[in-house]
Amino acid sequence: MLRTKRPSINDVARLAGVSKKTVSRIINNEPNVSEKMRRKVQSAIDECSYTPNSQARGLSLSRSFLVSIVYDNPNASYVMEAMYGALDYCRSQGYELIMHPCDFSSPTAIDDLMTFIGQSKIDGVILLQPISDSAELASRLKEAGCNFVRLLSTRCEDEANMIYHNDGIAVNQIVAHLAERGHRQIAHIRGPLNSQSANQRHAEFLLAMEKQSLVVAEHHVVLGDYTFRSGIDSAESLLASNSPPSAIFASNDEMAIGAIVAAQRMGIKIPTGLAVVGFDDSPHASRMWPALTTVNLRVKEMTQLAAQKLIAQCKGNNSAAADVPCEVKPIFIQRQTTDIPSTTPK
Amino acid sequence: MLRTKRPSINDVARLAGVSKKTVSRIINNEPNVSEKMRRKVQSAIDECSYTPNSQARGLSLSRSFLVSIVYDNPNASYVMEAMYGALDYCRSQGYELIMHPCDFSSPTAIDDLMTFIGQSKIDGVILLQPISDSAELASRLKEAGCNFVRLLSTRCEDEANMIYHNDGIAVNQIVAHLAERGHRQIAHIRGPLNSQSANQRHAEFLLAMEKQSLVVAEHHVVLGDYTFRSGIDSAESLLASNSPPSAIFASNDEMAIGAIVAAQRMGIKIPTGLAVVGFDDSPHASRMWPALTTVNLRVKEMTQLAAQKLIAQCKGNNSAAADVPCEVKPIFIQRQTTDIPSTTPK
DNA sequence: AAGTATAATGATACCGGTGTCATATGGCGA
DNA sequence: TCGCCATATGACACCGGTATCATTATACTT
Repeated sequence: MLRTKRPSINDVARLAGVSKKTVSRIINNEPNVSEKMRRKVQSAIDECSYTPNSQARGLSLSRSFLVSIVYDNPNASYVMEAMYGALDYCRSQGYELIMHPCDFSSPTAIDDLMTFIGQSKIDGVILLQPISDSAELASRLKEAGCNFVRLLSTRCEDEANMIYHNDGIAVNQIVAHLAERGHRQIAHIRGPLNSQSANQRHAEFLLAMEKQSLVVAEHHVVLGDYTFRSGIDSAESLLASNSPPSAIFASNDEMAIGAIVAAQRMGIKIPTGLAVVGFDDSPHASRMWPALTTVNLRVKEMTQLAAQKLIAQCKGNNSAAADVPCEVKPIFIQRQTTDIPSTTPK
Repeated sequence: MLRTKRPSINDVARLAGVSKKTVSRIINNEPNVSEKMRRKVQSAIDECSYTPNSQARGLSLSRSFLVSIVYDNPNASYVMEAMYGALDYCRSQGYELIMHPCDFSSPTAIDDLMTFIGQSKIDGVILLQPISDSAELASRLKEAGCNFVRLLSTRCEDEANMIYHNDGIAVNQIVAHLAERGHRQIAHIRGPLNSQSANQRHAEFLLAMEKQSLVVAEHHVVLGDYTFRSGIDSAESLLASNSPPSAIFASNDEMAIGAIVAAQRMGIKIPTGLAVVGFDDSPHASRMWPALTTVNLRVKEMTQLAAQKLIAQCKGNNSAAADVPCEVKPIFIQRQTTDIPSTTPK
């Protein structure tokens, strides 16, 4: 949109004294171009500092070089991290990224999305959790021939269309860490029943407890909904019981922080009176006191890989898409809510 | 990118039995079209559910219907809120939004940005704080003929190119609020010296204190750098002095939260031993205990207006751009760090 | 009713790329 | 040296819109 017109392929062709098709060949690295010609055209390109117009190219190829991240997630830091990962790779490939928040609880959500995809000229979409869990959405996209990649919390067979974080490893570390510190009564605030990640973490929690030969009291698993408020409520009910836990593993940081606030208001000291572990490594986690022990999901790495898969798909290279790794291993991050503070927070 | 080809303007023209130019007239609401014709073409459009291809339109008009938010700010919730505001308006006008984070501390930052703007086909940019403060960037953009809108913390003369939040009002409310509660020794943790917003808030703080006939002890103004860490350090030095303040006003929430953590680690109770006020209303603010009294800058409203100004500029309507309001009044939000808690946090 | 101004529509070129196919050039074997 | 084939280059149409200008239809004068 700059005032001075950018040079077009025609200007380059005129400058080099060749046809525009030849210039096109060179900028696209097509075969069957002589070395002499390549040098001549390249110097003309350099001389007028030409860059191809991606709208024109897109019009011709019926592509847009635009991909989108589609999500319904209130967690700003998660979304931003996802954005940065995708942006990294997209920019390196000449693609631009468009963020598309949506309200997936709306009954017309999927139709609206399909309309968005159809009308804008998006080349593909990356689906963030939790909407990436929707099998219906995935099948609608597939049916419409839309390129997409899902971020999942559990493996699925479709390697070209998904990236997943292996929560099992992290949950095991959490439980082992707590058991090591002598905790026997470990409670779990789980996420909503319709959330795959919540179900996954819950199941892994039970397995990990068993592995440590620890018993999970029935009233020590409570249902939250991933909100701060539900963390408060859940912790209040856990701590008010006559056999309160000595440690709480919450399925995300929001609820963990709620649990800590609830405990603090009840006069319980963290971590001596209660240990708490979250999941997500949100920015709060390191900024509170005591700082929250949690798990970093490496969202940025995931969306980098997702973008790589997606753009491979866009280029029609499905086997390359499937070859991009699909698993990302989360990192357990130990801070003060599970241990006596030794250092000042970051 | 859907598998089935979308109808083009030619399809509509054929269907309606008219020329494509006539269809173009109707979709752009041009004058001098008969009502009969309008109905005929409209029904053809509806029949095949045609939507114009914005790449083709863009190619023809040398526009892209893409605007960008350019920023260098680590605060995820601020950036997301800014994004949502701009997105709201952009979508309603058929524009898409591209986020462009950058490293403004790099010596080539401005050149890189100009390259980005020149090569991608962005129609205009919204500059977020703090890079929006850069006069050099603004003049480079103006010089290049690039449409832009700046988010500022103080008014500037160029009404078509800026939106600002009136921090003075908010700072006054903060000081009045603290004075009302009996605080005389009010300290200020200010932001970095090169930040306009920090300077602005500092100046307003001094004025507001004067208005309340309160004296600001020299050692009660300390320099932070808007980070959590600097909030801790600043509060530690304030609280260790032999005339510590009874209240601290920090120039942003990050530092306020740092101050609270420092106080809590020193065994000082909030708000009875120390009142703290932040600035930004970050998501942390309502999720901590006690919850932080702060100021909401209404970033979303600001970027909505910014997008409106920007798109008016893109359409060549500069007077309309100047007519969009430029001032947004922040909202003071009272929570528990300045007062005895009466309600549970949200 | 003819003449003219004005409104409504259409034909064609163009935006800046890419695909297809024709043509020019060069190397090699017979 | 000629003919053949492979490689290198170019001419032209096309993608889906808009701008310009010509043309046709309608309305208004007198």
